[in-house]
Amino acid sequence: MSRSDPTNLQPFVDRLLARSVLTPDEIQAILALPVHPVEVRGQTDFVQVNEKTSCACFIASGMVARFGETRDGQRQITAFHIPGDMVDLNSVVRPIAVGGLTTLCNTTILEVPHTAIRALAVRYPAVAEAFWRDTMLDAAILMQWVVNVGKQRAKTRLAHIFCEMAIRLGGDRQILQEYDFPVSQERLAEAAGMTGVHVNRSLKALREEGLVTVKRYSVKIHDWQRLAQTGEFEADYLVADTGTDRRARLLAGD
Amino acid sequence: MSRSDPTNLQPFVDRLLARSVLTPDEIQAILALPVHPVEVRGQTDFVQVNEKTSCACFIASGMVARFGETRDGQRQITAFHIPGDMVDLNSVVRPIAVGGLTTLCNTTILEVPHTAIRALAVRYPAVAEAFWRDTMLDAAILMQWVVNVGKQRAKTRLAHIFCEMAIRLGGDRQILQEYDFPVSQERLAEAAGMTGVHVNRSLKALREEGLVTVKRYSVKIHDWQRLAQTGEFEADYLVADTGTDRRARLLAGD
DNA sequence: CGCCAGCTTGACCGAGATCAAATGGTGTGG
DNA sequence: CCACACCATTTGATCTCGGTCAAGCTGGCG
Repeated sequence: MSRSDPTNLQPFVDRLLARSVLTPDEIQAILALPVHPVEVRGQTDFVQVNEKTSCACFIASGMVARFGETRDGQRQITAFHIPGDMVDLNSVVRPIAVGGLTTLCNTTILEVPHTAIRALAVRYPAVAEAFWRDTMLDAAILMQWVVNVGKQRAKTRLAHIFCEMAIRLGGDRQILQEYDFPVSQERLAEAAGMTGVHVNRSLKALREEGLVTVKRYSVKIHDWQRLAQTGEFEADYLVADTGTDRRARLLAGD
Repeated sequence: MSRSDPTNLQPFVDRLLARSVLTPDEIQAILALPVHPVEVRGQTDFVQVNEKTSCACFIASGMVARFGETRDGQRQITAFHIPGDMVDLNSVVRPIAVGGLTTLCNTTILEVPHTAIRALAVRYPAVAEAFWRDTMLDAAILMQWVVNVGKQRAKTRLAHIFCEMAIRLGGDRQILQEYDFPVSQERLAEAAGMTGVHVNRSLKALREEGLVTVKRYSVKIHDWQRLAQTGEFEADYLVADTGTDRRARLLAGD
């Protein structure tokens, strides 16, 4: 069936439907978007900073990080992207990439040409609206990321990231107590705005406090309550408008 | 004339036209949006964190900061908004405010109801597109902010902020060597993710190096080259697509 | 078996935080 | 026009979290 076809955009539609209302016509049109599957090995930069892109990247499987760079080449990861995410959807209206993209593990990407997405957005304003809303959730996550990196201490920053991923990987609904997370400590450091060494020490502390165990390829949460407490994690910004009654559609006719 | 009327949205149109192509009809429709002028005194929170909003806020004059909060009430400023900005345009598709809004000085705001903006976006897809593009520029600035706060040291963070504001206040075109900036050192600290005391010392260093002089209500840049160097400031993310030839319109008919 | 990347640990350092006090500017009331 | 209050700025002294440097350790893989 279509849902298990790895080159199918059904998961993207599911993602959109969690927050927007779309008609069967519109859904069909999205599923009919031309896609070009690409396999990318782990640790590969596939979009450079300031590169002009010509397609959006849907993540069918694997995991991707968006990052910025300082002059001396240090990286700051600004977002993790998981299967179901349409990365660079923003590039449809603003083709200059904000930051680069790199794979955290072997990843299957479905490239979708801007031209096709644009044609779709023109024909179906409600789809354009759903796209806009989707990019706004990314922006909300990003704002929280600034607060996390700017004002929290090491353990809090890390705990926050593990909480955020537990929610997002759980489909915004269930909280995954255990999940795959192919991120090295060095990468975690780039995300949290600290050094690898200190990530290591902080993870050790979190482990010894019985909150969470992090290995190279997995996260196991032992005490969600206290982890969320430590990470000052409020899920509101991620889930506040995902309820069915809260889904929105500006256009008349529902 | 309309341009000098403080309750007119012409500056908003100008802002949009710098990046998007709009027809005279569409421009007229934007200018016809109902606005409700509000005077807000400085240092006033006028949107709370997680508040559900029902209108967007155009800044006619003054200055506004968006912020997030930690549990103990510390604030992290995630964006400065200047005259001409339509703050919370994102709230049209996602009414839960991402962070609160506070005034940095006496500010004149024109409230525009979501309902009116929605009606406009439905009727004119190209306007919706321009709105989306505008919010994406905010997101790009935000991403840069994460890099700045996460990976740079004190002087660099501050220098970056002064460079960014010099460009933005200069209308993305000229670089203002001197501008009003009604931001206390304490607020600057909240933006840069550091303490007021250290902001003070860092400003002193920047001043003694002959880069920039910052007072309570103004910034005076003495050496743009070296300030940009110190701030690791690349204006690309702000101006890359403002050139006339780069303005975009997805819809056919240009 | 031996290599190499990533993880772990230790010792030391330093940027920036914290605490505390003095200074300076500005608006208000006498 | 001065006195005072209030705030932001400035400066000093001290502390600490996290950075830096360096050395093992571990485990997957050719």
